Amino acid sequence: MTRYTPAEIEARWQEVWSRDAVFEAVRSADKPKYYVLEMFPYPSGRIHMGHVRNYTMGDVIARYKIATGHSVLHPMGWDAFGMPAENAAMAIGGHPKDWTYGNIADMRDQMKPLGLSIDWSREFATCDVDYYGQQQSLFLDFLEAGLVYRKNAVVNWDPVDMTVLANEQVEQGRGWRSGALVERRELTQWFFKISDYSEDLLEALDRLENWPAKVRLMQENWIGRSRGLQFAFSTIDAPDGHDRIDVYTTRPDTLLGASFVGISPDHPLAKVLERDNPEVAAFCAECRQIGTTEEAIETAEKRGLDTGIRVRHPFDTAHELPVYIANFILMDYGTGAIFGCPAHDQRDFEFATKYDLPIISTYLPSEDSDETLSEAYVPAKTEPVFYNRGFAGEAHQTGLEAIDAAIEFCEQNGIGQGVTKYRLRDWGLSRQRYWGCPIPVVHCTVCGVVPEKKENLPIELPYDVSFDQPGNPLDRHPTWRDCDCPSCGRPAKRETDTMDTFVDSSWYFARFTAPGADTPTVMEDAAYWMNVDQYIGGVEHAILHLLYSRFFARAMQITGHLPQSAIEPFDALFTQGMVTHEIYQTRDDKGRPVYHLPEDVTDGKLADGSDVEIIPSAKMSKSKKNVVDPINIISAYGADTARWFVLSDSPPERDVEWTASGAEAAFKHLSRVWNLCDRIGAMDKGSGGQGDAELLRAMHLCIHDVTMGIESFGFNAAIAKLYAFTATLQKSKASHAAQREAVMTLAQLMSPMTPHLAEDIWAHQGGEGLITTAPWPVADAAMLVSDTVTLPIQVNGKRRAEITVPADLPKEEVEKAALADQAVLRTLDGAVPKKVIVVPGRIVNVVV
RNA sequence: GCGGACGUGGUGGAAUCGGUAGACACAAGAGACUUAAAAUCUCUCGAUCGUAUGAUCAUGCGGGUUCGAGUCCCGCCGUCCGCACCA
Repeated sequence: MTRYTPAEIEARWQEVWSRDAVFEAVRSADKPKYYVLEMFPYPSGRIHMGHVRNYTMGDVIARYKIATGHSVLHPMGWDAFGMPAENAAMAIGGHPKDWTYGNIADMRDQMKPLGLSIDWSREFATCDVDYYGQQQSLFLDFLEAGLVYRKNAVVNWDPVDMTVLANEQVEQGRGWRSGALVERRELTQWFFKISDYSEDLLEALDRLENWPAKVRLMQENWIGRSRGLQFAFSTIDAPDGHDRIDVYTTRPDTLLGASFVGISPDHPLAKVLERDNPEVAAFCAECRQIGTTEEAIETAEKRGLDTGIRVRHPFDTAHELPVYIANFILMDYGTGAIFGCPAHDQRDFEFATKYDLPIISTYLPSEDSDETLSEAYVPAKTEPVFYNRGFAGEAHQTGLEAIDAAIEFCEQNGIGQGVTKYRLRDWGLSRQRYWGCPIPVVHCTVCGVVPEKKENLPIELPYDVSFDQPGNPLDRHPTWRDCDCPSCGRPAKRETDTMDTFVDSSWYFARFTAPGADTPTVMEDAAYWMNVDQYIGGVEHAILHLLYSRFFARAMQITGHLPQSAIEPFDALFTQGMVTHEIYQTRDDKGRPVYHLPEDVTDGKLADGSDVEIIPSAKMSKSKKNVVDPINIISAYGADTARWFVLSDSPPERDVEWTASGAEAAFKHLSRVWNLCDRIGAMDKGSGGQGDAELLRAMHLCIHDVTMGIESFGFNAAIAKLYAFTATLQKSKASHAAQREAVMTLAQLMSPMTPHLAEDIWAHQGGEGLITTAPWPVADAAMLVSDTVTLPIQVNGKRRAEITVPADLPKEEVEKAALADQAVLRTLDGAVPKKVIVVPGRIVNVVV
């Protein structure tokens, strides 16, 4: 008897797959194609269990699709630009490029032993000159198509990373990466016109049926469509050029409840007033300063300053309202100005109470309700209310009806227009960093901003840069900026800003379809391989990456780089859960927590015998030391064990807890399967013969269940079925032929999860060719039905007995058999059944 | 505050359509083999009562629909996630 030796088996089969190029994606005329993609990693230098789980899931799908006769594209690359490389250069010296490529080499070496079905011939990194050169070409096409533009904008400035952040990259007033409080600065920046596609990006979400509802909803909220009325108040005593204030409201039905107008501290009118009124200037400065701090958001104290300016109510010009500058009004939403309706908005209510402004109801719960309010009355828009100061529609109507009526009324009377607004802003892509894709434009003192000529691409990053001072090294480079103006030929300067790294990841999936091409994509290849049939990654990319990619696919279609059919690039999306682990903690003599690696803890004790405190499982993180290095697991148990375990215990969308005992058990099981194969191989060919039919029936049932499990991302359930079938086979006394068929099928069903072991079993049993390319077994429907069925019998919904009857026994006969059962008779105790429900093949319920 | 998801044994979790709740695994316990250990194998394992056949209770709590509810509906409670001064 031999032993299961994964190290030897795995190396051997990986060598064979590589030699035979079985995972090379080839366009095929007579096979359906399948493109499976896991979100590509950032080359931090080490793979972690989260990567193992993510890529194993993709691998299961890819291998299953190969076996079911698809031409599969399953590529891998590196999201390689970005700040960690620069930070490393600043912290430990060295060069971001060397650091990044070194990490890529390390991670590739760590990843290959997993035995993933990746077409490594298509591998690229986004920091490859070839890739970012094509990205520059795309940028120029976008520019020509009017999809990119430059504007002066107030931007989010991250003072730690010394760069601009997109709104999407600011979380609670802090930079998404550095965590530093974001400041406001005015800079000239490049923007993608994503907001032009707000409606399209929103409306198309409905058709992404194979995306998680949660992700679609998050994108919907992010795009943030609202329908409202835009109109203007005419002003009294306002500075020149401000004879009106434009306002946007989603509740035009409350217009008669207006008691003030509020403008943002960044509103053009506020800026004019600021110039010659120190009081206004001080107030605005204060608002800006605290505008983004966390305390300001949490305490949310409503503050305002009366400008002295008055406006006329559009319905009654004799009715004048004061204009306040208010700290809670955002310049970048709507028009930066609102009308305050304290009766129906809690924020306005607090403001009005503080500054002693009137609170005027426009609707009440019912006709006889009291009009005095202790807080704003804000019912659901779908709830019918009584309009005591309505001006359009019925007296009793819902908010929604009243809003529609109010917009129509205002449009007919020339007061304003119904408009649809979106929360989604244009995507600012300029970054003041070195390690990114240079923006291919030139600044000429004569011609202004000029796009670089395509024949001058790629604009390559210079290698000789230093990171000894903050800011962008490209700005300080002695010669790199110098160039000739592409338009007039005079000496000019290159743009030194680089692109946001989200640009790099917004089209890599398209590049994989033709990775070596001298254009960004090749239409023929893109048309064949796109869309990604199954995309797999973390839910943390639910908004930014996926929204940007959807925009890019549209922009690439417009500029002729993708077919119309690929404007939604990801047909199906799966968001997988994390890998977690318990945290082991002790305290030092000052009471501070000290964490310990799992391998240093045995039975809740350290090597010196001291107890550790066990903190419940959480995402693996280096700082908490609750990490398990995949490399250690692979060397201890092999890749198949790691793969089997990360798939086995929890549903893929949920977190899975890594436990040493679970990994151990997975290894034991795989050893058992291997021994089983060994035993069957050594069987006397003529021996056995009991229960062949039962074994084969169980096998077909297992084929059915595992196939269903893989198709529906129920990998954990599929694995449970494989455990059960293995136990059945182990106990079987069937003939050698039946057992051989069973173990070969078992190997095939396991092959997407544990490909090396499966391949080895296949070879041992004399299977033809590779198991990887062998056709997936098909469950024989005739084998799934048994001659007899065991039916539970309920009396009044409670299970009392079981009968075994022929599967095709007519209902009446089943009923008769059920009522004749001893246990049923005992329970009935002479009572006469009122009704007997027979669900064929399922259950019998006797009602008394 | 708004929006969403989830809640099943000691633990992770199963349970196409509403049809035997707890598959499979971990942990725990018992046993076989062994001088012993490891490895391997076998058995028990939701709770209560009972020697047992079995009975009663049980899928967060309370109601409802149904012959039948973990699954559908209503109302609570709890946990997690996303968004948030959005006019």
